[in-house]
Amino acid sequence: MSRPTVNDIAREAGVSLATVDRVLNARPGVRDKTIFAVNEAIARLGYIRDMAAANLARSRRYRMAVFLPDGGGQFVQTVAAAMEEAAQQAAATRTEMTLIRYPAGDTHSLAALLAGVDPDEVAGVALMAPETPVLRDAVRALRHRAVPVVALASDLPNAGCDHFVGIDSRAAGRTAGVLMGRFLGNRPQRVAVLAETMLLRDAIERRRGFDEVMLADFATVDVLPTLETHGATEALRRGLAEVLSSTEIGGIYLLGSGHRALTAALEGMGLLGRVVVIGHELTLHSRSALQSGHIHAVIAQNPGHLARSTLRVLRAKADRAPIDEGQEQLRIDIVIRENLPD
Amino acid sequence: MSRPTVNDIAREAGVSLATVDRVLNARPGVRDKTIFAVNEAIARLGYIRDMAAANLARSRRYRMAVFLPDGGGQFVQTVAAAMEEAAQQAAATRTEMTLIRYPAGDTHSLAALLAGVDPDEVAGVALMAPETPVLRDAVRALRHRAVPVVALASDLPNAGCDHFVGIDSRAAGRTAGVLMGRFLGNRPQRVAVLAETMLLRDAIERRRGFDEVMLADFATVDVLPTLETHGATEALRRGLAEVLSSTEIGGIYLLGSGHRALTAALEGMGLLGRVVVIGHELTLHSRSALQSGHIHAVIAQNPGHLARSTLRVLRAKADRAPIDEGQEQLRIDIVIRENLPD
DNA sequence: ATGAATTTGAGGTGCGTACCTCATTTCGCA
DNA sequence: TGCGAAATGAGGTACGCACCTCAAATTCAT
Repeated sequence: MSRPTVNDIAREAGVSLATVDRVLNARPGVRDKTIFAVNEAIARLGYIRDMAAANLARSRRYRMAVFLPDGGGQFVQTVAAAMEEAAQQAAATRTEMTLIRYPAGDTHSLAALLAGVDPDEVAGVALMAPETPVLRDAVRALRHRAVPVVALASDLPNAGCDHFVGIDSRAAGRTAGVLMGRFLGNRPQRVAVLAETMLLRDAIERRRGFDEVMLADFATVDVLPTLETHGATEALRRGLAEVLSSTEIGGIYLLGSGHRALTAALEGMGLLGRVVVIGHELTLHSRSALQSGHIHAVIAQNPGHLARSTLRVLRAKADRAPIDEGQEQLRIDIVIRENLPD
Repeated sequence: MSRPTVNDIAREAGVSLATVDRVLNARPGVRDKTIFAVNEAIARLGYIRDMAAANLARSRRYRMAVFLPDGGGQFVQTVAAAMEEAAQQAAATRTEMTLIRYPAGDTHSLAALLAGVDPDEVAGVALMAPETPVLRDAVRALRHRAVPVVALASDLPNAGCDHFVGIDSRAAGRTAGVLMGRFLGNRPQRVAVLAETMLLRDAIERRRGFDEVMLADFATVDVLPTLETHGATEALRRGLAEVLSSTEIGGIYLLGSGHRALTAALEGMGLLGRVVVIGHELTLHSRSALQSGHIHAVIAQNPGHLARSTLRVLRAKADRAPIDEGQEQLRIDIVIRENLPD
C-alpha cells in the first residue's frame, strides 16, 4: 500500500540491501545479471527513490555558483533578484547559491573565475555571458572537471554546456515581428530597429527572426538597418532624429534593453504613443512604459522561472538525474498592458 | 557553516532537545518564557526546519484529491494529463494524487463526493467546478473539517477556498480584446462572439473583459451578441451562417472551447484564415489551428504550471506553510504561431 | 513547608536512504 | 580442481527530525 522501499526491492529481487544500494548508486562490483534483476524488481514494484531521504543520508549540500555581468542592464538586475529569491526557496531542498559578478564583457576575468572553481566545493555553475573562445575553453575545462555548466539567457552553443536555460532568440524575434506586423495593420510602413550593441548573439538572432517574418508575412513593411546606440541616450536621440528627418516611422523594434532611453527620446519628439513600439524583457522601465501605453508589447522570459529552472537543472545534473524537459522549457512570453503580471 | 539543526537550537537556547521539539511542533507543556527563548534562538541562528527530514520522520504522506468534470472539453483532458504528470514528479516529495471525475455540471454529485472525503486520508482537495450553493456549502464543510481546498481554473469566490489556482478571466478577456482590436487594425469591423454556454462564470467574465476593452479602445469595432452553441457543431454552423447572411464579419472571438467545430464551420464557408480568430486555452486542436493559421491567437494558462501549482499549494496548506505567491501566480499566456511551445 | 501539578531533561526508536567494513559465497580460469 | 578475484551478504552508523516514555526538577497553591 505504502510506497515500496529499498528493502522491498531487495526482497523482490532476492538480493541483499547492499546490492540494491550498489545498483541504485551505480557503485561497482555487481554483475550485469544482478543489476538487471534489481532494475526489474524496481520496475515491477514501481519503486521511486525518496530523494529527500537520500539527500538526508548523504547529508549533501548543493552549492551552485551563478555568474552574472556586473554592469548589466535592468534585466540582469531582475535576474539577480530572481536568483536570490529562488535560492531562498531552494534552501529547503539543500541547494545553496552564490551569486558572483564579473566585469561585464570581460570574458577573460570570467574565465579566470571559472578556472578557480573547486569541484569539491561547487556542485554546478550557471553563467550569463557572451561567447568567446576564452570562455568556451574555460567552460570545457570546467566540464572536464565534472562540474555541470548551464548557460543563462544567452546560449553558448559551442562551449558544450550541459543545458541552456532561456528562450530561443530567433523565435523571440519572429514573435516580435508578427506582433509588429499585425499591430501596424499590414499597411506600407517603415520600422526602425534599435540596439545597444549587435555584439551579443541574442540581438543578432532576434534581428534575424524579426526580418524573416517581416519579409515573409508583411512585405509592405520596410525594416530599416539596425541603429546601434551603445547605451548612450544621446546617441539614440540623435540617431532617431536623423532617421525621422528623412522618413516616416510607423514602428520601432527595440532589440535589447534601453526602454527608458527610448521613451525619453520619443517624448522629446512628441512621438510617444504615436508609433508602435515593441521591445524585449520585462523590467521596471518596460513595465511602466507598457502601463502608460508608450510601449505596446514586450517579448519576455519569466525571470523567476529562469532562476528556478537554473537551480533545478543544476541540481538534476549534479545528481545525474533526468530533467523534466516540459517543466524546464521557458515560454516566450508576450506581455501587453492587459496581461501584465502584478 | 552548515545549516543549524535542532541540536544547535537546544544548545543556543539552553534547553533540551525535547523542549525544542515541543516548541517546534506546538506541543503543550512549555512555559511561555521558554517558548520565547527557543524562538529567540531560532531567530538568532536563522534556523530553517528541514521539512524533508521532518516529513521523513513523520513518515507522512500527502494524499491529494483532485476533482474534475468527466465530460469536459479538450482543456479538461489537458489539465488531467498535466495533473498526472505533476503527480509523478511530486511523488519524490511524498505527495500523491488521486484524480476523481464527477458528472459534469452535477454539483450535487460532487458535493456528495466531497462530503465523503476523510480528513485522515486526504491532505487536500482541488476542484474544477461551477459555483452553486450546494457546492459552496460542501466546500465550507470540508474546510471546517480542516481539509484545505483550492479552486482550479474557475474560481469559487464565495465558497471560501484556501486558494485559487488559475488566471483572472476578466483580464484574460481584456487581453483577447486588445489583440482582437489590434489585429483588426482598428477599422470599422464586426466581431462575432461564440460560446458553448454562458452558464460558467469564466465565460461571462471573459466576455465582460472583452467588451470593456473593445468599448474603450476600439470603438469602431462592433461586437455582436454571444452566440451559444451548446457544444453542437451543427448549431454553430447554422448560427454562424445566419450571422454572416446579414452582415460581414471581421473577427471571431471564441469564449470557450470548440476550436475544432469552428474551424470546420469556417472551412465549409470558405472563410478559413480570412477572419481574425481569437480563442482560449491551448489544446491539441487549437495548437494545430494556430499552426495552420486558422486561429491567430489563443489566450491560455499553462496546464503544467496549473497542475504543479495546485499540488504545491495544497502541500503548503497541509503543512500550514506559507506559499510563494510569486511562484504560484499563473500568467495569462498569449500564444501565437511563433511562440507556440513544443 | 508540603504535596500536587506542571515543566523540563535524558534517552530511545524509527523514517528511507547512503556508505562503510568485514565476512562469505560464487565465478572465471588455468 | 583449486585458486584468486569478483560478487554478494550482514550489519552497523549517520542524516535531521518526530514522537514516545519516564524520571527529575521546577513551580504553584495552600
